[in-house]
Amino acid sequence: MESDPSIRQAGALSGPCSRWPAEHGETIRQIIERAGNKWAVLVVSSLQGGPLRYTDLLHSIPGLSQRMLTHTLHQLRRDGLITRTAYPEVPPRVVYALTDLGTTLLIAITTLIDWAGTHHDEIQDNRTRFDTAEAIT
Amino acid sequence: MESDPSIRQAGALSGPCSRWPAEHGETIRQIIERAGNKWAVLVVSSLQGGPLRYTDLLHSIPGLSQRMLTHTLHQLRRDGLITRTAYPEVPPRVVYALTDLGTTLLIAITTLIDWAGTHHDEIQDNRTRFDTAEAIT
DNA sequence: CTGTATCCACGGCGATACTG
DNA sequence: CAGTATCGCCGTGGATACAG
Repeated sequence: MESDPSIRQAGALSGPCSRWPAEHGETIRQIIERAGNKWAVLVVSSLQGGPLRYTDLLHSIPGLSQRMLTHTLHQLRRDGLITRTAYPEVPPRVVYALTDLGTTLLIAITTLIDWAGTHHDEIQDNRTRFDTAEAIT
Repeated sequence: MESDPSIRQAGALSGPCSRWPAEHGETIRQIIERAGNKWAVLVVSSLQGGPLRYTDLLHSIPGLSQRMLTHTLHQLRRDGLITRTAYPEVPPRVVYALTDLGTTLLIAITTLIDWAGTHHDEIQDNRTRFDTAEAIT
């Protein structure tokens, strides 16, 4: 089993950052991190087109391991972003789908993806220039 | 469409996810991860109010170590999200500020933060319920 | 098919000490 | 003040094997 990242170093971030809504700083940070999690984002966006089965998800996301899929699904389910429906059949069939909440998150994430797409070239260019300038130094 | 070539590469994640604009998958993933990086988000949002010096940043973000601040500033600067201005004085004075690009990212990120703020309670509730149900099982 | 458990390598990150 | 360098812990996540 893997320890939940929410149990990280209690001492450090006890005080919420003053820039965000302070009351919920802790949870909000966790949510932001979830949204920044590669696998979580990929799973959610894979479910955009409709419900999918475990194996379908596994194969629709290149590089995703069973371990991480299971872990990610667990997290997302815990947050109420997706639902799990198991049919008592043989062989077993389990279907995952976005909840309404999950859908709204997807929309928010899409904003970011759009931003990334829009500024992709600019950033790529910045990096190249930065690295070049650094190499001279 | 069945894609089942030998997917055994580790870490690399060579194949972009089909759900996003494929051409830029690599970079976009990195950008998303940057946006999900705790320190990067905090630094950027700390600069929202205007330029700040190294030490100011260090003190305005609880839990942030010198190492991580330096590292994060380096990253953000490389992407062209912030600028660094050093004044040749004694003692040295260095000021960091958001670029226009950085400002647009902040706006995109703010969307996410707002989402997090809006659904904070709902998620908290979901988690509690999920953990409770699990404990019974 | 749908997971769960174990092993382990790699990297993130905090702590600390030192330089210009 | 504004970094850089080094060390060490431990979380992350891939590979693999096993179970329901």
